Amino acid sequence: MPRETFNVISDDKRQRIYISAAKIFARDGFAKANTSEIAKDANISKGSLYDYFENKEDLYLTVSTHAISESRKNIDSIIDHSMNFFDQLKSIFLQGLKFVIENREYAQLYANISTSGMEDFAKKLTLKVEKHTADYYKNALKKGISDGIIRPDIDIKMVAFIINSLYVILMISVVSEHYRIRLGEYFEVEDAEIEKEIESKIDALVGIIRMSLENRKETKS
Amino acid sequence: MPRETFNVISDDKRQRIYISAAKIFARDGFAKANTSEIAKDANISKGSLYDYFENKEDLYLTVSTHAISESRKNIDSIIDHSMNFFDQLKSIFLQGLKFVIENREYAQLYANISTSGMEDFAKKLTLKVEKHTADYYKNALKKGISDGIIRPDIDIKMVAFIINSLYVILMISVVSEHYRIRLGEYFEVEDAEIEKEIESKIDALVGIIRMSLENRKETKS
Amino acid sequence: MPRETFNVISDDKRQRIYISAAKIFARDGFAKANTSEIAKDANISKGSLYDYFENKEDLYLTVSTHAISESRKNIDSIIDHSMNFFDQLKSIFLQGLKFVIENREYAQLYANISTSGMEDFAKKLTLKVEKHTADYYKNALKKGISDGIIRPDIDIKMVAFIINSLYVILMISVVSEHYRIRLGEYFEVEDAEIEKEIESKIDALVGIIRMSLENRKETKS
Amino acid sequence: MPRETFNVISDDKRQRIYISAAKIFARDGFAKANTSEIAKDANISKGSLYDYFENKEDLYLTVSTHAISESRKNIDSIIDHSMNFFDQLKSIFLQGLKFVIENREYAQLYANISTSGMEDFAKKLTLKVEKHTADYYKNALKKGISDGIIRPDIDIKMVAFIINSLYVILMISVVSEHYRIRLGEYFEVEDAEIEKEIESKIDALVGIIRMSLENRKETKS
DNA sequence: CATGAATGAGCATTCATTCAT
DNA sequence: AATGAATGAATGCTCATTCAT
Repeated sequence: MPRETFNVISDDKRQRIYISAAKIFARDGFAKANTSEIAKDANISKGSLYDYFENKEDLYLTVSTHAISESRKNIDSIIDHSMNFFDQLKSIFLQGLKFVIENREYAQLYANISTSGMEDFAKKLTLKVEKHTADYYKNALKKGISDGIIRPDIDIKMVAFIINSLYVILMISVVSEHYRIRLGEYFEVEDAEIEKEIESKIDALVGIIRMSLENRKETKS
Repeated sequence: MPRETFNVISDDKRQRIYISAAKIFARDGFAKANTSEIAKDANISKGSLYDYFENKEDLYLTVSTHAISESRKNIDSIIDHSMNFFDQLKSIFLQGLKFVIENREYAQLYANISTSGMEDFAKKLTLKVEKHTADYYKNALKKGISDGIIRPDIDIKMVAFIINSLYVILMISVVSEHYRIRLGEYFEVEDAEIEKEIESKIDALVGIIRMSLENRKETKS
Repeated sequence: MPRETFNVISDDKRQRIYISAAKIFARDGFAKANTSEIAKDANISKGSLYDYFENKEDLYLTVSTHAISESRKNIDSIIDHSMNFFDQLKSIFLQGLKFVIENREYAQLYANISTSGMEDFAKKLTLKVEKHTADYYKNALKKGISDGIIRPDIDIKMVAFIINSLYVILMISVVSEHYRIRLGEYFEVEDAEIEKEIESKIDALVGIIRMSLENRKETKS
Repeated sequence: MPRETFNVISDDKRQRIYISAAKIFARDGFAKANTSEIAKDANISKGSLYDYFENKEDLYLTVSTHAISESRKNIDSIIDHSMNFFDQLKSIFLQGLKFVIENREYAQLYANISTSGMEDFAKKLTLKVEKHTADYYKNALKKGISDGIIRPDIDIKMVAFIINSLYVILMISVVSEHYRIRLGEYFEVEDAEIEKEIESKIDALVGIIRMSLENRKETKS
C-alpha cells in the first residue's frame, strides 16, 4: 500500500526508511512511535515520508510486511526438503534464532501484531504470514509419515501448531522483555545468557519433539 | 504502588475502577488508552483517579497486577496436588480457558506486557507472575518422577517451559486477533469456533504431553 | 452546538471568546484563521477552546450565529411597527449602519457565509437569519398596503427582496474592501469618507424607494 | 502579473489552466484551494505552474482577472447603445444571468473578492472591474435623461449604484449557497427553481426600475 | 522548458496531569 | 475527599514553494 514513489526512490533511501521505521516502531509500538522521529532518523523530511506512505498506519503495515517477508525468506532459504524432518526442524530453529538476534526489530514488529489495538493490523497481516508456515509444517509432517519416520497416528494439525508455537515463543523470548524474564526464570539463567541458553537448548527441544513423533517400529527395525 | 486512598475507598468503587481500567487498557493498549475515558467509565472524576494513582503507568501496573493475581488465584484454587500430574494439567488448561473466556481483558493485559514500549512494566510485573508458575510445574514434575509416573530422564526445566508455553499460546489465542487467526489457520476452523476448538483439543494436547513424559516401564508393569 | 461547558464559564470569558473569534475569523476567513491565535487573543488555552467547542467549525458556527443574532436583536430593538413604513425603513438603515460601523467583524462574518467553501455553513446558518427579515418586510409591506400608503399593485416578494438587497449591499460596503472600493467608485468619494457617504445617502435611497412604492391616489387625496 | 512564459505556451494549455484554476478556486476559495490539485487538473506539473506564476496569489489574481474580463466582454458584446435604456437593462440582466449559469466559477471568483482575507486582491482587482460598469450606467442614465426618457431629477450616481447592486445580488444568488437560500426564502421557491425564478422575475424587476425612473411628462405626452 | 521529489513551517486536535474550589 | 475546568506539550498530517535533473 505504499505510494508509487516509494518504489522509485534509491535503494539506499528505501533501506534507511525500513531500518528507521522498524527500529522506532519496534521500540515504541505503533501508538507511541513518532513519525517525525522516524523521518529524522531516516534522514528524510516529514513531507517525504508522507509522499511515500498514505499515513502512519500505511508506513507501519509496509515496514511490518517487509520485516515478516524478510524473516520468511531467511528461513525458506535454508530449508532443505530432502532432509530428515527433525534435522529440518533443528536448522529452522537455529537459523530463526540467528536471524532474530541479528534483526531484533523485525521480531518485535511481529510480536506487536498480537497487541491490543492492533486488531486491524492483524487482520491485514497475520494470514499471509501464518498460512505459509502452517502449510510447510503440515506438508513436512505428512511427508515424514509417508517416509515412515513419523508415527502415522499423530494429529498433524495439532503437532504443527505445537511446533510452531514453541518456535514463536523461543524467538519472542529473545526480543520481548517479558518473555526474556520468563525464560530466564524457567531455565534459571541470567538475562545476559538468554541467547546462548536458547541456542544450547534447541538440540534438547528438537530431541523431545523427535521422541514424541518418531515412529518406534522404524526405530526398532 | 497505588496511593493509600485507593485502599480506603469503597469496594464497589475499587471494583469499578479495576473493571473499567482493565476493559479500556485491554482494548486500546497502554499508549492509546485514555485516562479520561477510564474515569468516566468507572463513574469517578479524573481528579479522583489521580488521587488514587500517581499517574497512568501506576494505574496500568495496578490493574495489570490485579488481573494477573486474579488469574493465578483462579488456577491455584482448582489445583489438587494429590491428583495425577496429567489430570492436573488437564484441569489447569480447562480452567484457564474458562477463565480467559470469562475475563478476556485480563488475558489481554497479560499479553500486552510482552509488547514494545512495555519493558518497564515487564520488569515490574513478569517475575512475580512467572516464578510462581514455573515453580509449580517444576515441583509437580519432580513429584511425578518420584511417584514413578514420569520418566526420570526428562529435562525438568525444559519440560516446564514447554508446557507453560503451550498454555500461554492457547490462552492468548482466545483474546488476541493475531493469535486467533493463526490458530484458525493451523486447525482450519472459522473464527467463531476458536473457543470450542481449543476446548475440544485440550484432551489431545495433554495426551501428546503424556505420551512424551510418561514412564514406559511403569506403563508396562 | 458548543459544548455544555461553554455555557457555564464566566460571562467575561465567554465575551472574550466571542470577540476574539469574531475578530480573527472576520479578518482571515474560516480557512486561514488560526485557532491558536484565537485562544491566545481570548487569553485562554488552546485546550480550553476545545473543551468549549467540538472543533474549529463548531467555534465558527457558534460565533457567527452569535454575531447574526446580535445584529438582528439590534435592528429588532428599534423597529416601531406603528411607524410609517418608510420611516421604519430609514430607522433600520441608519441603525444597521451604526451597528455595522461599531461591529465590523459581525458584518464581515455575515459576508463570509456567501463565500466559496462555506456552503456547509450557509446551509446551517442562512435560513435562520433570512427568514426573519424576509417575513418582516413582507408583513410590513402588506400592512402598508392595507393602510393605504403603499400601492396595492406591487409584487410584495420582489419589493422585499429589493429593499433587503440594497440594505445588505450597503452594510457590506462598510466592511468589505471590495464593496468599499466599488461604492467609492459609484459615488465618487474617497475610502475614508465611505461611512459618512452612506449615512448621508440613506435619506435619498429611502426617498427613491418611497417614490416607487407610495400610493399616488393616497398622495393626491 | 503572470510570468512571460505564461503568454508563450499553447492556447490550449493556457485555457486548461484558466479552467482548472477557476474551477478549484471557485469551489474552495483562495485559502483552501490546493495548487497541486490545480496543476494536476490542468494536466501540467507543479513546477510549470510556478514557472508561469510567481505564487498562488499571482495565479489567483490572474485567473480572477481573466474571469472578470470574460464576464465584461460578454456583457459588452450585447450592449446596444442605441437601444432604449430600459431595454438595454433587460438585455444586460438576461445576458448576465445566462453567462453566470454557464460560467458559475467566474461569478464565484467575483463573489469571493469580497471575502475576509481578500483585501489585497480587492485592491488590485476591484477598481478595474467596477469603474467600467459604473461609467457605463452613469453615461447611459445621462443619455436617457437627455433623450427625455428618464426623469431629469434623479441622483445619477445613486441610481447607477442601485441598479448594479441589484444586478450583482441576482447574479451571486445563482452561485452562492447563502444567496441562493436567501433568494429562495424571499421568493418562496425551491432551490432547484432558482435559476428559472430569477429569469422570470427580470421583466418585473426592470419594470419596477422603469416605473421609478421614467419621465412621466414624456409618458403623458 | 518541464518535471515532480523534497522540504519544513504550520495547524487542528488530543490528552496526561494539575489545582482551585 | 471529590471535582472537572484548565493547561500546553506533543503529534499526525498538509501544502506552498524550490530545485536538481
